[in-house]
Amino acid sequence: MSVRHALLALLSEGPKYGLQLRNEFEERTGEVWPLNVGQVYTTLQRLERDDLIESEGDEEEAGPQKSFRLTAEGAAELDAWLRTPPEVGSPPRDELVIKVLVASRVPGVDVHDVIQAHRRRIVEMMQDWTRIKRDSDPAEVSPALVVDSELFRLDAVVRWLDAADARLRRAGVTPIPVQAEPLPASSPSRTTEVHQ
Amino acid sequence: MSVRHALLALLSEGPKYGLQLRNEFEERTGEVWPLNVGQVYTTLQRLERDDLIESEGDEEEAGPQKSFRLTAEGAAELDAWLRTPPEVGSPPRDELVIKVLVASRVPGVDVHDVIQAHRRRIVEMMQDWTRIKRDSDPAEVSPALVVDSELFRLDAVVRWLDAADARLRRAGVTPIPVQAEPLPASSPSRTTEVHQ
DNA sequence: CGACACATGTAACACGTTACATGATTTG
DNA sequence: CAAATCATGTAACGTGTTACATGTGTCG
Repeated sequence: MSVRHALLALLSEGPKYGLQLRNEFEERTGEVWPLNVGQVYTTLQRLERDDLIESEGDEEEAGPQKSFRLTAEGAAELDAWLRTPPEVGSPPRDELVIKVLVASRVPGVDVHDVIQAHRRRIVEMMQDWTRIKRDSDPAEVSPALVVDSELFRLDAVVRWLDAADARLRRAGVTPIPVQAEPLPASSPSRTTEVHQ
Repeated sequence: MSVRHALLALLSEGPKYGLQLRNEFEERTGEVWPLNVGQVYTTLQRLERDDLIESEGDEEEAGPQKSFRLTAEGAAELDAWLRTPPEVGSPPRDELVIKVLVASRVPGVDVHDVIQAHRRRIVEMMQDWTRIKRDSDPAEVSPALVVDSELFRLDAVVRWLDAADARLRRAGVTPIPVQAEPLPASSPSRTTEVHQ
C-alpha cells in the first residue's frame, strides 16, 4: 500500500501526471527505490476508481500529460494514513528468519554455516551503503534518510544473526546427517530417484 | 518466495500433506506468523508444476491426506536457497520511511508529530513482544528466534525515527501551512471543493 | 443424526514485477 | 526524415489475502 499513499502525498502538492509522479518519487528516494511506471498508471486507475483522485480532463479532452488532482476524500485518506500508526498484529514474514528456523532441521545443512554466510553478505551490504552515504550530497535530506533506514535495518539483522547463532548453540542444535539411501547397489550417482 | 521454500524445507524431512505443512509451519513460528491453508495448496500446485515436489499418489489413487515428497530438483533448489545470501540490490520499499519522506511536504502536516506518533506505537509493540517473550517457554527455541527478530527490527525502527527526527530538525524542515483557499465569501467550512 | 474438526480445493481481489505496444514531441 | 525521448497504457505472471465450497471422519 506504500505506493498508493505515496502518490496521494505527491498529489497533495498539486495536480501531477503519471511520469512526473514516478520521477518525483525516485528523486525523493535518491534513486534507491526505483518505481515502475506501469505501476504508477495502474495505481492511478485504482485511485480514480475509488474516488481518491480525479483526472484533470475537464476542459481539454485528451492529449499527453493527463493530470490528476486529489479529491476531498483522497485528502482525508492521506491524512489518516499519515497520522495513524500501524495496528499491532502479526509482523510480516521475514525470509531470513524462516531460512534460519528451517535450516536447523534440514538434513545435511549446518545452520551456523548458513548464518555466517548471510552475516558476511549483510556486512558487505552495510559497507556499500556507508560508501554511498559518504559519497552523497549531505544537503540532500531525503536520500540520506533512506540510506539511514537501510543501515539501521541491516544492523538489526546482524545483531539478530549473532543472537540466533548463540541461542542455537546454547540449545545444542547440531546438523542432521544426510540420509544414507537404500541404494540399489548399482548406479551410485542417483540422488533422490525414489520411483522404485 | 518465503513460503515456497519453507514448504520445500519441511518436505525435506519426509513426505507431508497440506494441512500438516501449515500446522508445522505455525508450530515453528510459535503462531506468530499464521499461514493461510489456501496458500499452502496453491503453492504446492506450483511446486509440483515446477517438478520440485511429487505427489505420493503412486499406489493409492486419491483420498484425504495427499502427501507430497521432494524431488531431486527440489532438494537442489532448497540447498541453493539455504546457502545463497540475497543479492545486493534495491532494498524493499519501507512504508514508514516513505511516510516520513513524504510527510514533510504535505501541507498542514508536521513530520515531527508523525514521527512521534509512530515512535510511541513502536515502543508499545516492543513492550508487547517483550511480554510475550517473558511468558513463553524458554526451552522452545524457534518462537524465541521469531520474537527476537521482531524486537531487533523494531529497535532499529525506533533508532531510525530518532535519527530522522534529528536530521529533519537540523535541516530546518517546517510544516507547510494549509493552502488558504479562494473562498466564495460564503460557506466557510468547505475543504477541498476545488470545482470552482 | 447432527455438529464439529479435518482436509482439500477454488474464486476474487490487491499489489508488485517485467515486458511489450502505441502515440506524440523533440532533436540531430 | 529518422531516431531518441516523453508519455500513456496493457498483458502476463507471481505472491499473498480473504472468503467460500466440498467432502470425510468422529463423537456426543
